[in-house]
Amino acid sequence: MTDKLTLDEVAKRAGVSRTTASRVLNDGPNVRPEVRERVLRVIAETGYRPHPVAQSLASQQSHVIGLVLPRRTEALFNDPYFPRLTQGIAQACNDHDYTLALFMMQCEADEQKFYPRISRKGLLDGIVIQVGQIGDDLIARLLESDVPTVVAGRPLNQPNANYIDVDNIAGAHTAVTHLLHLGHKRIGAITGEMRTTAALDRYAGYCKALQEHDLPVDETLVCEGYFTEIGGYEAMRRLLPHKPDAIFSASDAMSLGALRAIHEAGLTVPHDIAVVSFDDLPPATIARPQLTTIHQPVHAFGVKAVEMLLDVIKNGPTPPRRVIMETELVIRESCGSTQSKT
Amino acid sequence: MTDKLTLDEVAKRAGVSRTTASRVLNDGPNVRPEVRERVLRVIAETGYRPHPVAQSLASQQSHVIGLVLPRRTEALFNDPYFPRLTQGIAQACNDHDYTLALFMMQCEADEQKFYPRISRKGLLDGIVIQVGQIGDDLIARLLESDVPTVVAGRPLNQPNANYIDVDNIAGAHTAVTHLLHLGHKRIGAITGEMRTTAALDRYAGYCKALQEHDLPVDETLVCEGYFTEIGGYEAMRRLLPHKPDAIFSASDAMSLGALRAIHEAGLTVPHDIAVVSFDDLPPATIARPQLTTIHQPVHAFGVKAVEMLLDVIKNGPTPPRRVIMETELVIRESCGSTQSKT
DNA sequence: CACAGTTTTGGAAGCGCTTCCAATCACTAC
DNA sequence: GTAGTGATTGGAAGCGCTTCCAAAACTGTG
Repeated sequence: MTDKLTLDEVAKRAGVSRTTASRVLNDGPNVRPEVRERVLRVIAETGYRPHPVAQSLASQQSHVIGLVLPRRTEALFNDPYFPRLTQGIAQACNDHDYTLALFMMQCEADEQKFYPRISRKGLLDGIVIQVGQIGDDLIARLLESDVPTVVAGRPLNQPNANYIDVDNIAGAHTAVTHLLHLGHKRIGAITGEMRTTAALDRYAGYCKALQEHDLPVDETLVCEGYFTEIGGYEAMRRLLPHKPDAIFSASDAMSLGALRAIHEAGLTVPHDIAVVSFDDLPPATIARPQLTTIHQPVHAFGVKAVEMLLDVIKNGPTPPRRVIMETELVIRESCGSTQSKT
Repeated sequence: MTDKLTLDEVAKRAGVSRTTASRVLNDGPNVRPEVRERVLRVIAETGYRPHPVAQSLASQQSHVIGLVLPRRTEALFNDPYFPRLTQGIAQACNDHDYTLALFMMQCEADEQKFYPRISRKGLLDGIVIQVGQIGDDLIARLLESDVPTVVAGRPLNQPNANYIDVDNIAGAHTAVTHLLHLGHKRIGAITGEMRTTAALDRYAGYCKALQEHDLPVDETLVCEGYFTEIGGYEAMRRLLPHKPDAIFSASDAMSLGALRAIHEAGLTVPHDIAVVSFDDLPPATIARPQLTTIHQPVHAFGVKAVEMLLDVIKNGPTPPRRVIMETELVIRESCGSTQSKT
């Protein structure tokens, strides 16, 4: 017991070679049942546990994957989205016996510092990286390295990237179509930062729905927010003078702000202005009125991202994987309808 | 270039031994400047980066620390507190060139699975663990293992634990004293789960302030919530019939719910009921009226936790470290006073 | 009972690095 | 010119595991 407890020691006590002990440890074949039994007993008795780092070095895989959140995303950690996503990813890691390493870049310096560490094969078996703003080249650089990578969210101009995303266009389209079916004509949009593909895609879905109903996209009814409560509030204040009769807001957090601005203006939702949102995270049910919103399966999204990554790790990067997850309209109170019209 | 790029290879190209190359890599002493220069050039030219796992194995330290969030805490990931804390911890890790591994337990099974992995020296150089509910024995077990550990939050009955906490008692005391100075007599409390030391301590501060003003603690004015918006809402609904003229709510998220319940009852804040909160996270400024609240330095808390841990790693566990961080009353609108009375 | 074929086993070579220690070297002081 | 000093260097032994490969021990067959 006083000796360092290594596999050698276990093997010695069980009267076998280290090789055999290793086989038992890894459920390898070609070990006589009674021998396996004996080794197992020694392991149990001594409480031996293998040294994970030694295993990593010898087997050339660490069983660790990294979650990389580019800078600026971190500001969004206020949004319940990232915590939820992280939870899904963590869960999947547990379930598959992987350890999760978290890389939150807070500034450019972090990025410089991280890149060597994560792109070097060894520490990480693979990476899930959240898309950041358009123009970030971290993803591109990562894809050049030989570390298996899955992008969460649609990256721009990365034909070979493995990525997973929700169907933002379809989701926004459904949301706005719902408003149109309810008879709204002057539908405004609070878009979220246009430097993200999520905002762009949701905006595209908004435009598509309007066009299908032969309505023009009125630029004065479109306002960019910052995916936060304040962002939604400020955007809504700028939109109010243009008298929209409905609003499509690209995130629940922004919707909260929008509601606040609307109430401050003495108007009520959904009577004066209907609101349809995107996310279906806790703010949606906390808001008064509760938000009709596009549900996106954030937790499942995280789980799936990890599973994709493990697939890439196991079976190589070709062909590139694409997964688009469906969203769903959840009818609550902020549109005045309690029945889906689609 | 086609060869695997190891330190051996670098050494060979620079015409030195691997030992010397290693010295250069680690800024070791006793290398002639010109030799160092030469090795450095080869490293730059080849883009060599050391294999972190090999370094860990040889040096017996991984430069990885773990953040452990016990189960049930994960439910609180909706609260902005944990994301913020995580951010602080991540930041500090970056700054000190440590990698952060995240262990979020979602169920008991996770706990069983994690324990062997994290308590085994090797993967982790140390652990920051968030206190969970009273009765969780994970912390106790972890403290028995020889992995350096710092507890975030006050653990119960762990005399030797290194821990860091905010001064919850003093904070709550300040909050309630503020209400008392404003002339309130029937001050209610929404406490948060009493199975956490944070809730217990804040409640203790509440009681202490009342007692100092010779007021009894009226049990009908105290209600346990769940540290969420809904929790605060429900607690407030139960409190309203007892006609409090002020409320001390143990978290901003709960305060949001309390405000909602108060407004639904047709009362206004601060006119009919004053509210003082705890946390000073984003909900505090989003709320209408904005919350007068006890600011706790969450980010700095995370940073400090990591720094304590690094200290323990470096200098050993004795003597046990204790850090209590100060809180601060932030006066906003929900108490009717725009001036501090303390 | 010998032989080919299959399991089971252990020796030994790594994985890529750190670090102890002894050897070498360049000086200074005598 | 030589012993003594400290700075520099490299050989070699690990760190604790996996895995290749050859040897040993079985199995069944003719």
